[in-house]
Amino acid sequence: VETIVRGLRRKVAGKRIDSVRVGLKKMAVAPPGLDFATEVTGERIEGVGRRGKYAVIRLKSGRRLAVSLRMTGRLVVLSGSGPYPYAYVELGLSGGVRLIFADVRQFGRMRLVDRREGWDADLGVEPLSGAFTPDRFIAMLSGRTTPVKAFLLDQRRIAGIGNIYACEALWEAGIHPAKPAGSLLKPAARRLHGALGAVLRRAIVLRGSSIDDYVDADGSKGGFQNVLSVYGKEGTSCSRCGGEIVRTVIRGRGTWWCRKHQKLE
DNA sequence: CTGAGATCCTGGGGGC
DNA sequence: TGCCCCCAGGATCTCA
Repeated sequence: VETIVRGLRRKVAGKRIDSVRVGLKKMAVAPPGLDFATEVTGERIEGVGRRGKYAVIRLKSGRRLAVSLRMTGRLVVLSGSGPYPYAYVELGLSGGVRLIFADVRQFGRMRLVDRREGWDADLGVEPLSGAFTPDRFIAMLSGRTTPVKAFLLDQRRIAGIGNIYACEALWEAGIHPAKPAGSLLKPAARRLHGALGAVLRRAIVLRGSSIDDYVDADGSKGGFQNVLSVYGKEGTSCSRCGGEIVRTVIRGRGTWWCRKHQKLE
């Protein structure tokens, strides 16, 4: 999302939204009683930011478009007029470009948020912000019985860690994904904190992970999928210790880890 | 409040 | 080769 937002910012900031086409109603959500297309038409885009896994398009009126891409959503800027697969929301912008919101699985959402609406109140701390200190992380883990991996994916605690990055960070820190969050000793918690920052930063440098459908605002794929250590790698041997990479399911999510150096204890 | 599980979708992969 | 089944996964909902 960070990579997408950086590309979008460059391409759509300052542009006016001349037209709106909603091809699938549920993908474009407006406040109760309001029509998405009517409200958004004529707006001007001030800038583009990110909160957790949401791309946030700031509008001149003070409202925002909070976009959740889930797994297969795309935000792409095109200059031509041809069709784009699974384009369910299209914003026609000044200068003849189109901002397209496409999603084959229809899980993504583009939500118009009112000026004063606290839409992100349920989102936790940004893992790359200064507020996410090792001590704060340790305090957050305290008393939690949930598997540490499930904790990392809980957007109400930390906002922005997805399945790939949770698996990779746990591998990096040498921590078993099923270990109860509150049972991590301080050194392990510090290692995990450091690994989360390192993995996320590295992924951003490499412009994201194109496992399935992901592309940035230019339609380019990321590069992090080429440097994965565990995600999707069951049956291979660990690049650090030679142990076997296995796949289990934690809270309904595929989870990859090294049997040898990520022990439950 | 916490945690667990179902749900939404479709393309693609595996099995036969 | 072709067909069917099942699975991936983030956020949100319900339920315990």
